[in-house]
Amino acid sequence: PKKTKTGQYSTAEDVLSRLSKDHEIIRNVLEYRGLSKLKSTYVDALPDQVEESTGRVHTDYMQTVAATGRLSSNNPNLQNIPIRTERGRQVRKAFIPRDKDYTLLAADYSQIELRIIAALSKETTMIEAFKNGEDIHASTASKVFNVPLEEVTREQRGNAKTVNFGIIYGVSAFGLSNQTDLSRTEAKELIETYYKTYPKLRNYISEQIDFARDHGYVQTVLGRRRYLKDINGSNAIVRGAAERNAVNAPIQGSAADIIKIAMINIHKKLNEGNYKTKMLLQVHDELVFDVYQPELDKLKSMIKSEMENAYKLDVPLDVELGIGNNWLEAH
DNA sequence: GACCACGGCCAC
DNA sequence: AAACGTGGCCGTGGTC
Repeated sequence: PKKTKTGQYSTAEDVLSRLSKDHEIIRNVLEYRGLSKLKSTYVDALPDQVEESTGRVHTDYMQTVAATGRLSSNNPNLQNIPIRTERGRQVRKAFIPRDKDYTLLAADYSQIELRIIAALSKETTMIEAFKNGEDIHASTASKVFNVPLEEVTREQRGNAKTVNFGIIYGVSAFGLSNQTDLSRTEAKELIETYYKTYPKLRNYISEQIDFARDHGYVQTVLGRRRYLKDINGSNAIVRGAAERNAVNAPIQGSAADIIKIAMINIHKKLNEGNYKTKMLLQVHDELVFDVYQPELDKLKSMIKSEMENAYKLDVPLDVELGIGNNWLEAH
């Protein structure tokens, strides 16, 4: 059985999930874990952190913690509010506008990291898919599984999605097979086919690693550096991790650069226009606003435009807007 | 009571 | 042999 780094038997979710079909108690344990996570981290903790003077929770954003240039959020962390499970979504519903004259607006970059890797690698097949407004995961599935777009199955799209994300993180055949229903061999073949579909992606990844070996760092579109002291190390495991950092950091960090530019420009416009609307939250590829209703129409287009045009790439950036009486509805 | 390591798990 | 990036918070078990 799988062990943790200290030699204990792992009871991590992915391990227990594989056992859950055999034993009812495993399902019960997972159910209990899910509920107690939500209760302890959110339902019990957040009300305790409401600021007396404002009646709201106020996070602190840290600018110099994440190695890639992302913000981080603490006390409380408002960048990890649940959304994936139905019960988790009930927590997100608790985030509401200031009063009835206001509404929440959530503005999300669509697939920003994949767009960045497409642009930086100059992978024309992927760039074209984005230019044509295609569903990138379905489009990828159609190409790697060699079927017409309209015949892509759910499973094929899901596997293509996993690879698209995995590429950004430096996934291996082992990791991909663990995360999908694919065997090791199938996973290896899928990754090979993926790189045949998007050949310049493989070149780009090699070039990033070579650059890091030569210079000791990699950088984002704005020149933010991440130094990688282990990139030429003798320990293959540590070196492998540094190589994945060399690929991931410019992607994740460039996305952080871009949304920060958008935030600065939007903040400036909200100030100069004397708007009542406030920018509340940043969640890596999303901005959340408490919008004064009479300002909504004007600000929707301003925010979308500022975000989509914050930084020019050879790939269009796309921002999706959502409006609601709570943060869940706004998504 | 403060701090720590660990295992686990929430988000993007 | 290891095996997918970036964070923060929780409870447990432990030390000081």
